[in-house]
Amino acid sequence: MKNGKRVQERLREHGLKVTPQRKVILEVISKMKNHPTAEMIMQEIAQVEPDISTATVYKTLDMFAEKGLILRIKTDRDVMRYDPFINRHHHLYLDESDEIIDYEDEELNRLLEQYFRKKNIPGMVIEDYRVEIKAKKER
Amino acid sequence: MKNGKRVQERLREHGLKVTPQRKVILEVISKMKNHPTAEMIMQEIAQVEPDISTATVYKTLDMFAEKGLILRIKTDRDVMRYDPFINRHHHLYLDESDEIIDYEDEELNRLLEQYFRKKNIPGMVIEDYRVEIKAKKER
DNA sequence: GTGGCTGCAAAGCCTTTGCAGACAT
DNA sequence: ATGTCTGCAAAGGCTTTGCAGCCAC
Repeated sequence: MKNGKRVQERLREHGLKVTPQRKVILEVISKMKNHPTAEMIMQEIAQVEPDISTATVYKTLDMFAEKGLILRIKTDRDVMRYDPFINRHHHLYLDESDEIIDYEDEELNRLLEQYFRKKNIPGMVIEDYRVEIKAKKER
Repeated sequence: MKNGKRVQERLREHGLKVTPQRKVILEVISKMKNHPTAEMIMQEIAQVEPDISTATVYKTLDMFAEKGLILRIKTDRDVMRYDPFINRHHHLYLDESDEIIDYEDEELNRLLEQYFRKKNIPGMVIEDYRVEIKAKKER
């Protein structure tokens, strides 16, 4: 029950009521890679607990994103995607395959952190930033 | 007819047939700021040439984006947005107001250019990159 | 001439909504 | 006890599609 517990705590820490549905949803997406769509998430859920409704999944994902448990990912074509990995990281968008790959690099993070610390954008408070990298596979 | 001519050339340069609809659409979006939605674009178009159909606008915007005349902008909530400004620049996303503001800074561009020139991502060819900055207005 | 473009209307699809009943705290 | 969450089904809204006729080249 290690996971179950962790999930429960994470919900509570983020000020969310703990319900069976939320536990399942958070547990499932936490294991998913590749920035799943709502549909992919629902498929996974169906294998654990088939009776969670579409509406609930959508509402819950929204709620999670709002509370910072997951990230909504920007796409320019696709349906919505979600990202259970909330550390600072960047995204490689592969147009050919619709993949979105996490890109982590300490050097890049440092570079940007330094840049944004000393740079001020007048009238703005910067809350977060992320590099979106358009790339294709080498062949 | 200065604009008309420029628009025509831009279409041709990008390998597109020149049609009256495309001329109007490109001319209109080239003047728009604030990363308009398809709807906003259609409203503007309606004032110049009311008989262009929705389908044509969507198809044309897609085509333009594919050929690199404009950018499709990633959003995580919103409808699709388009950006007629295709130089290297970054985006400030203001969640509170749904605004997306262009952010240009030579220093940031240099920093990233340097970084990506020396950094290799195995198996990947980097085609483009852009920083998405989440911010809010200072008050 | 002909391949590509346009317009119309309809379809498609993902996501949201409204509401009544159930549940967590 | 009560404010919140869930599930259902239906609606909503943006975008795409199919197709016939038209146009740019």
